[in-house]
Amino acid sequence: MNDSRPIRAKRGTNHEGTSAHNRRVMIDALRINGALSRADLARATRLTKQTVSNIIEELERDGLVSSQEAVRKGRGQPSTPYRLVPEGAFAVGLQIDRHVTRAVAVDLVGSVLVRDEAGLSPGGPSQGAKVILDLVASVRSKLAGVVGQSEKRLVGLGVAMPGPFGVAGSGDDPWMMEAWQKFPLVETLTAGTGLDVDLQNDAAAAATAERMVGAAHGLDHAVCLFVGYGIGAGLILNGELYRGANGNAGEIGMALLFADGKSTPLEHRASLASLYQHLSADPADPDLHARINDLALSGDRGIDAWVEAAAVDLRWSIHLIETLFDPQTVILCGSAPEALVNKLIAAIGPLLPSIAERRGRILPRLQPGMADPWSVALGAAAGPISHAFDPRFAAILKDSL
Amino acid sequence: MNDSRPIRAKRGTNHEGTSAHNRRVMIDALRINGALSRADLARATRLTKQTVSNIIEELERDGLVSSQEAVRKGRGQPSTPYRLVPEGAFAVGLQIDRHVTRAVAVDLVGSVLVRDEAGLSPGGPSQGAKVILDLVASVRSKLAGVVGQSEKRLVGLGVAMPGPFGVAGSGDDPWMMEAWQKFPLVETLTAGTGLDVDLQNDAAAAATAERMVGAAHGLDHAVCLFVGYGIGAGLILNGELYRGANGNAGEIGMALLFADGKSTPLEHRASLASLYQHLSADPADPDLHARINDLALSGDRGIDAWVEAAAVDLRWSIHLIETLFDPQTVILCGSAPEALVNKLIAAIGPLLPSIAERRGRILPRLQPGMADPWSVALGAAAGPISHAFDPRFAAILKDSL
DNA sequence: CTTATTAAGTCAAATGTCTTGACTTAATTA
DNA sequence: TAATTAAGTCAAGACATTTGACTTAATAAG
Repeated sequence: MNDSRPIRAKRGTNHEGTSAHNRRVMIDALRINGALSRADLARATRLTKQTVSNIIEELERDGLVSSQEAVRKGRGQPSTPYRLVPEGAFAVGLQIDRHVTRAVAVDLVGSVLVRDEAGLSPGGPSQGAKVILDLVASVRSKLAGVVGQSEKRLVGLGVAMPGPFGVAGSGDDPWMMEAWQKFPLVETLTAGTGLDVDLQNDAAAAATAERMVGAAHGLDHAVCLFVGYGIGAGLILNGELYRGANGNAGEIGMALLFADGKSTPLEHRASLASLYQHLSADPADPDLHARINDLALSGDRGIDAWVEAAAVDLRWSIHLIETLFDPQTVILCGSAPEALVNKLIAAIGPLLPSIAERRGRILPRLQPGMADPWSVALGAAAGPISHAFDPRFAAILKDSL
Repeated sequence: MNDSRPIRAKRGTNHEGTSAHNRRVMIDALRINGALSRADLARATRLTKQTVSNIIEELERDGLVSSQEAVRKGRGQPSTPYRLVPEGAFAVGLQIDRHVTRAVAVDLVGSVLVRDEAGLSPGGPSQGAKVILDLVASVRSKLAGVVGQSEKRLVGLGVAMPGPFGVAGSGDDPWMMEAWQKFPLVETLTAGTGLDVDLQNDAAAAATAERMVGAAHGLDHAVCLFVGYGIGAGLILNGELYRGANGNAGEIGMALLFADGKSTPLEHRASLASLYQHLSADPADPDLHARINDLALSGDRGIDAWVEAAAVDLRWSIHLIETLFDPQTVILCGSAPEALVNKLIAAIGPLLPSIAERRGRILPRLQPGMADPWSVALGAAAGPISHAFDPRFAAILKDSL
């Protein structure tokens, strides 16, 4: 009956795929350009005026776009610009970190409407899952308080946590949150919330956030170097987040550096974890963030020494990212205190020579991105929004989620 | 009239895009699985039997697929498998190297039908262009001799040459083929041949070849580490060659390594160029390839020393590729003599620990790929074939070339 | 002030591609 | 010999985009 080997093939598409894509293209165009008339959209997407009119009408019925006042610009009938309706969709984002978990609710344009956090006691995932589910429930009810009907327009739950995922662990590496790696988190959250759950590592989440509302807005090729408790790269390639074969692409923190005859992962040299170790600080201390900001501002010797050393590794990381990914720009972001990020950026320059030194370059090679403890949770929430509304190859194909 | 800033948007799609994609999906499925019945194709692509029938009929009319003898496999009407017709399409591939240029003609399934080469005297691009155009013309006429009607089915001219492209040059770096970088090669070849011209760097071409007929066949996430006169990585991400924002993604040869207090590009340490320098050999010597193969086989001390040193850098390169791209597998390929490649692979193992060490891994982390002086030209030719027949996001969209 | 021109947007019919459901064909199994 | 299973076809239907003519509403020109 069944032939020996399974048949491997890509999926076909049909009318639904076509119109789904065209709807996404409209939303994307409005997101990038702000507000556009039907005629503008038709020209930009190469679709006909009539098609655009049909789709816009449908999007308006669905509450995703709305018209603005007509504008007169020269001869001809005035055009009616359309814009995205922020309340058209919502998503909840969740950052699971070592000691805390943060949740936000965002709208279609990426504005944060609700934020809340909870401590993660060392009870491990099974206890932690309860805390997390309560936190999500709390954010959902607060969101409902801010905007009615939000539940109907909730497109999913995005989760960000440190990677890598599914790797044969070294057994006792405290940097890897081993217990969480083995826990069936996505299944638990799906069952516990009834929402579609989208998991990414925190660097990817940071990149997703930068693409929706930050420095990567409208860019199709950008890499976010994320410096948090760990370090990683979030990859925007061809206009989509690139995850790799197993969701671990960009885990640059695992890259081994050779110096002084031994090899060390980048993560042990240039990350907040390494800074905490350098300062003998307790990562669980809730005031640590503020204190490090103050220390950075006051020119603390310990901080400066770490910054100098980390800058060398970051400079090289950026060089490597430019060399391998050839992005339009590299964005330095993180959950580090702002003053520290500023010091880092100052210390990183000048950049190493690379293929990024092109004639006619427009964007800077390195740009600062968000450095806010909440940016990862925001990026987590941006995941489901992007999944639901951004133009993606997979979204055209049949049977794609 | 014109609004201030141009509107940026992705393109929409329509019926033509749909059917173009579905045709490509069929061809792709046949390429990967060998031969499939209409019912198999319908199941694999999630399209209906009827749609598949219509498309197969059309592909058969176009001479791209043909039916095989019906096979009985259990109850029910016997199925009629369809396969790709090799003579359904052809492409010419061109490798432009420092001292020679090679051209091949391949068919739809990637078989090389004609090969020819010519020396590139140091006269520079303007003289070289004439040699190249003559070579292409020669290959085309030989192809016409082998198969009639080939010109009608010629989908394009693929060109591979060392990158990077468009980078603000260091002025006098002999490794960069500076003069060729400035020459309007694509325009000249388009005008001189009347064909669509597709340019990629040689590592990308090697990856394209591996994907069509080599170790990356059917894989959606694979990286080819190409060791030739230079060194580079060809990236297959999400089933397509990834080129980066400027066509320079994967140029790992430009990566700077720090050791002994100074920085050196990887290309100066692990490439045939570095080997030639190590051996004080003349790269222009036509017998060099064979001689190095012999030296490698005979256990030459100089070769072995270079292999040991290069293996360290290659081991690290593979580690870095695994860490940043998270591919299903890494393929080591090149235009190096086979005996040398074998030595290198032996010397590279064991690999460094990385996120590629997963539970339930199926493919090996490192696989040997093609190591044939003609593989780059083959990959160059595979470019237009892939462009014309592989499922690609861009091919669905309107006005896409 | 009137008319021509330009551009946005709508209407209704046509087109193209996939889908649906019934049907035919041809094998194996009971 | 009849029932079952599966491949493949036929004809009608569904759906989204396209086409071309038309309406609306502004500015520019005479």
